[in-house]
Amino acid sequence: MRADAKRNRERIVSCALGLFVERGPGVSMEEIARAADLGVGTLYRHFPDRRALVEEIATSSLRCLGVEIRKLREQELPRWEVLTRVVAFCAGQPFALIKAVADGDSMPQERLALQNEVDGLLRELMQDVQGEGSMRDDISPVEAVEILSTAVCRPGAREDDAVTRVMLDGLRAKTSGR
Amino acid sequence: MRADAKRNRERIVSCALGLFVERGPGVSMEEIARAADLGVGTLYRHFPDRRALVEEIATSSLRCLGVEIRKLREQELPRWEVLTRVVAFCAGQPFALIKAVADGDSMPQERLALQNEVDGLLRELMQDVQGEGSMRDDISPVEAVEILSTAVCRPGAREDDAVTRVMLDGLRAKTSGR
Amino acid sequence: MRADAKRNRERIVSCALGLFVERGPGVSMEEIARAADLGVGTLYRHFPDRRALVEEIATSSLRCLGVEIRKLREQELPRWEVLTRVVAFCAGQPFALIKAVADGDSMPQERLALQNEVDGLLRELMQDVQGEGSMRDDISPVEAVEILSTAVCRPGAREDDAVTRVMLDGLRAKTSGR
Amino acid sequence: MRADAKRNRERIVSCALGLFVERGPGVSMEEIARAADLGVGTLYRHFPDRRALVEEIATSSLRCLGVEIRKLREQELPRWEVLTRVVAFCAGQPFALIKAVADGDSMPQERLALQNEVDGLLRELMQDVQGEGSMRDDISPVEAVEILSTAVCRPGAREDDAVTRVMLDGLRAKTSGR
DNA sequence: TATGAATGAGAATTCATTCAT
DNA sequence: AATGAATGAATTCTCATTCAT
Repeated sequence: MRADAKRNRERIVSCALGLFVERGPGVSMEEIARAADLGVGTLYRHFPDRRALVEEIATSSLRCLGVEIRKLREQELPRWEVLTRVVAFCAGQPFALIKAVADGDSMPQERLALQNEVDGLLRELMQDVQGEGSMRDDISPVEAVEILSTAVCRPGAREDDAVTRVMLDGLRAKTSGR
Repeated sequence: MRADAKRNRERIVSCALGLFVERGPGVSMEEIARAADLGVGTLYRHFPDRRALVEEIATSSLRCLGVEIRKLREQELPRWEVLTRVVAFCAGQPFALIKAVADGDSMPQERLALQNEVDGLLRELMQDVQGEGSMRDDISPVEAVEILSTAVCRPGAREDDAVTRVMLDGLRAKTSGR
Repeated sequence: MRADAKRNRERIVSCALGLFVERGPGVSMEEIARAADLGVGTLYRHFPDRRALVEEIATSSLRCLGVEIRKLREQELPRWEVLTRVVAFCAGQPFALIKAVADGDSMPQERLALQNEVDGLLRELMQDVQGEGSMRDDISPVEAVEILSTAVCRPGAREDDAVTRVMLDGLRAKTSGR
Repeated sequence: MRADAKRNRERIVSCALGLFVERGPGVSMEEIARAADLGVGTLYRHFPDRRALVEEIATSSLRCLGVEIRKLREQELPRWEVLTRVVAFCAGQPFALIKAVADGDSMPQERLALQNEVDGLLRELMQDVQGEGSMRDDISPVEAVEILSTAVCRPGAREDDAVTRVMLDGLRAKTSGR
């Protein structure tokens, strides 16, 4: 029964995310439940209210991103390459949507913590990239994070689209060539 | 009373825009009316429904942008400079919000036309910039438009913030130096 | 200026009646004003509220009917013939609509008086018809009035349509032949 | 809970019909819900909008009438007697109201079909009655239907009131006596 | 525990009526 | 006196959330 419940919970989260991506943040709880092939009641058993569901989606995305960054930075690669792969990972995630859905709510504790953690990881990475000399240094790590999140938080962002490429090029140290 | 009515209409539009900027697209008609210090009825006299109000905001923004682009391109300036100023103008406008608010509605005729017109103006400008040799040429004008709209359609976009600067740098022809 | 005002008032009444006939009792005051080519304000100058306008329409119709009945009964005709002509007159008036529009409001003094007066006239006529022997006498004058008003208060009532004819036949004294 | 829901649905329909009969077609959804001792939401769960509720009332009435006609015509009775009983049945139903409430809406498919079916049944019955020689034959079956529906679609119609009796008498073949 | 029916506060919209010009 | 802009109460409808089964 525990397994069942867990599977239900996961189905809810993934269906909700899917619907949000497809149809925007206005999807109703009823629709989410239907998509997960469950009654609303079950949905509410797993998530006390809409905000909790949205929160789960947002935090689990952040968690994944954190894991990914940690994994990539362990590898023996130029830091610029690591950065590139982080960007590629992000471009494949619907962060734009997640942001839109979760916005307006003043961030709750857990998400704030995660957010800070991921921001920290990214800032460190940026510092390392600058340390390596492959990123221009008239941009602070914090700004660099903002830039990349702009590139990556667009509806149909892809790692190899013009926007992402130009952003990365703009960040690249002049001496590195293009 | 014609003057009064016009003033009211303008107050509605600017209050609505303000509220949308401050609190997102979910603001209720009642709140907009209250902010404009008018009854809901008056709001509905000026705009038959919510969509019409949103439409007015979106199209009038597009119209202003069109006017601005035309004005700037008449001037005797390097095209890159013109581009820079267009970006500066856009960064001061809440296009992000306008996009968010007006999205989802299948664009009505007038807005579509305006959109196309402005897109055309921007594409032409991009071509001229490339013709002048100041923008890299492995990016199509259409992509360049997308890039700049990404830079500029962010909540607190400013012409001189890091995101905008990096985007422009990324677009700049290698030979132009940074 | 008196002439003008009178003309306006009449135009309002006739336009209102026209719209009610065409589109039912739900027509708005604004529409009525527009149809009469006047502002709502003017409409309200003539009629303090919607009910007053409706009342005017209803009472003026009743008044006309009263006049018509009095006129017809003066003539040297068999009473059955008079009855027939009254029915013909009514069938040409939108009494069905007038009833529908004015319903729900507990009848105000003036209309009540008129209603009673017309009812009285009709009852007298019925008695005369029965006195003449041309109408069956197992029906009371009051019932006869109800019957004829049923025949005549239908959306597209005409004096020579099947419903009206059958009603009259049903009222006719057996001995009169059909 | 299926049973409960069904009971609620029925309560809604009957309360709505009751209110429409009592107070006319203007009754609000809120009032209907209150009368059924339910929240508006429940009302809307059962009927997606006002029109759907009205439609249910209208079609279910038509359906009952259809069933009744079929039942009566199976019986070994003079056709005139069948007609009389159909009229009696109708006089007990608030068809006048149903008509008023459902009018204006361009009839949807289902109701149109039912309407045609019932009209067909009535026309056949009229033909049979004429075949039997008990109804005058200078009136077409279609007209006869209109006549009876006039008799029966009045606010307080009763099978034995003067209007109904006179209508039937008017329809009766001369030779049948009264 | 899962279900989906019920709830009701809140959003959009309409329209009779008032009022400034 | 005429106009039509402004008002806001009332109405329809939606959807997050609760609760009986």
